[in-house]
Parts: sequence; structure tokens; C-alpha cells
Amino acid sequence: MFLGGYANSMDEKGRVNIPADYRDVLRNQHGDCRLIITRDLLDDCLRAYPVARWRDWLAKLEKLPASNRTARRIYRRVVSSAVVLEPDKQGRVLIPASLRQAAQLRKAVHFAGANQTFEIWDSKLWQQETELVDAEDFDPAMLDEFGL
Amino acid sequence: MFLGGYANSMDEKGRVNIPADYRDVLRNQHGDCRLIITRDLLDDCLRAYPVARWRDWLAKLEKLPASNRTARRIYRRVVSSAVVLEPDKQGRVLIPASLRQAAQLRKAVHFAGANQTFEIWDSKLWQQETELVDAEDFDPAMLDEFGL
DNA sequence: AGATATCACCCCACTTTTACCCACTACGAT
DNA sequence: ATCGTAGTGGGTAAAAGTGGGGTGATATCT
Repeated sequence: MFLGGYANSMDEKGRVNIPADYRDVLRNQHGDCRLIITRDLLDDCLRAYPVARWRDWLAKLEKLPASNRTARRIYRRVVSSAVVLEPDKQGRVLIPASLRQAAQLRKAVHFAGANQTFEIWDSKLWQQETELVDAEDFDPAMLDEFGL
Repeated sequence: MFLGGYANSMDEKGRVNIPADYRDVLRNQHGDCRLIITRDLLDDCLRAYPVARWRDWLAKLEKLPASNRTARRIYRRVVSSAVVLEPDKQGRVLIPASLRQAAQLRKAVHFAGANQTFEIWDSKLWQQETELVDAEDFDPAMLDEFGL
């Protein structure tokens, strides 16, 4: 599964190296190096799914009621930004310009493992996100509520 | 399946290039590059179906009770605007003027993958539709409701 | 009916983008 | 030191996307 964080850099063409550890996971545990990358539903980052995981996620999205406008928007945000990518011989993928823009990716990007999937952040945004967590000192009531 | 978003431009004759990825899907997964394009039922955009998918959709529409006025209107909106199109050697289709008008298509158009089908939007309308989503930060109650 | 306009279709030419290949650096292990 | 692997930069051929004719069919007007 996808663990740990990696700081890689994206070149001017929009190519980034997928961390070798993640590629190993894809090759060994999924037997398929292809990735589906989309905008995350909730945060300003991209989320990468192995093919099987993407199928699961898509199945959920397909259940959204088309009659509901917000549901259609949720569906669109995710599906209409998704791309299938396969690392090249160097282990890199080309992130389409639209996705780069959506996640505000610049040169420095950060990979964050999320078990079944992983996230791709602009380093600056990632930093802000994690700084906030450190500063905030989790609300004990919430921790109890979630049994942590 | 149809994924991802593409920004293409329509020329003065009303021709637009179908994204190469979508044409690949049609050729490889359906063995038939023909598309049925109609007005979308719910939004101000066009929706394109591979032949088999159109058959499914049409079968549903045929089940509408003709006794119901709204049902007849729904049927007309979709069926009476449908055209069968096949990309030319350059990969383009000619969108009939009536459909262009219905979806307010101008020069800049946006293709949005929707898994089994794909949507064709005027860029401006698409932008409005998606910008709203970013600002709105989906209602958490709804996300819980749908199990996302 | 004949002349004229309009539209869809096909072909060609150009620009931009992408895919693919090769080369280099940094670092760790042997 | 040397080898192997991860990560980075760049160049080049192919493909995608775009604009603009020409032609033949059909429609319109006189």
C-alpha cells in the first residue's frame, strides 16, 4: 500500500517522477502500473488510484442521483478531470495542464501516501496543510468521538 | 470509458475535433466511431452516446407514459434533437446549427468525460458550472448521505 | 428551367503538443 | 572506486488540433 511522503520536482513540460516505492507497489501488488489521476473531491490536490481502486470509486460516484444538481457537480469534478497515465521508461508521467492548474502545481510537488491511493500536492500547499495540523492541537472531544 | 476534460475550438463552419482519446475509446471499445449527439436532459449542454449506449437510453425513453404531458416533452427534447455523426478523416464532426444554438456553443467548447457518455459544453457555461463547485464546498451532510 | 447561392464533405497545409529516446547527475551499497 | 538505481533535463519525430480552400449536391430565386 502507499505510504510515506516524497518530494519530487516537475519539469517545464509537466512531467513528474512517480516515487519508485509507489511504482513497486503498483507492479507487485496490482500487476498494472497504470494510474488514474483526478482532482480530489475535497482538497486542492490530485489523487491517484490504481485501476481497481478507481473502479470502486467510480462505482460509488455512479450511484449519485442525477436529478440532484450538486450530485452532478460532484460527479463532474471527479470524472471529467480524470486521466489514465502510465509511467514512461524513466518512471515519469505527464500531468495534463488542466490538472496542474486545478491543484496549483508548480515545480516542487509532494507525494503523500494514503494507503489505497496517494495524493499529489504542490509543496507550498502541502506545507500549509501540515503546518495547520501542527498548530491546531487536535480537539480532545473530537478524538474521543472518533475513538482515537 | 470516457474520462477527462478537453478544451477544443469550433470553427465557423461548426466543426469540432473530437478528442483523440474519445475516438480511441470508440474504436477500441465499441468498434464503431459513430456518435449520437443530443441535447442533455438536465443541463444546457450536448451529450454524446456510442451507438449501443444510445440504444439503452432510447429504450428507457420509450417506456415513458405517452399519457403524461411532461413525459412527452422529455421525449421530444431528447429524441427530436438527436443526430448520428461520424468523425471525418481529421477527427472532426459537424454539429448541426440547431444543436449549436441549443447548447449556446460558440468558438470555445469543452468536452467533459462522463464514463459511458461525454458532454459538450460552451466553455463559458462550463466555467460557470465548475467555478460554482469550487466555491461552494459541498455540503458535508450530502457527502455523508451518499457515502462519499 | 436555368442561374445562383448555400451547405456538407473532402483534401491539404500549418502549428502546437505529446510521446519516446538518450544522456547526465546524485546517492547508496558493495 | 564502481556499479546500480532514482531522479532530472533536453531533443526529435509523430500525432493532435486548427484553418482554409475546392467540389458536388441541394435549395432558392427569377
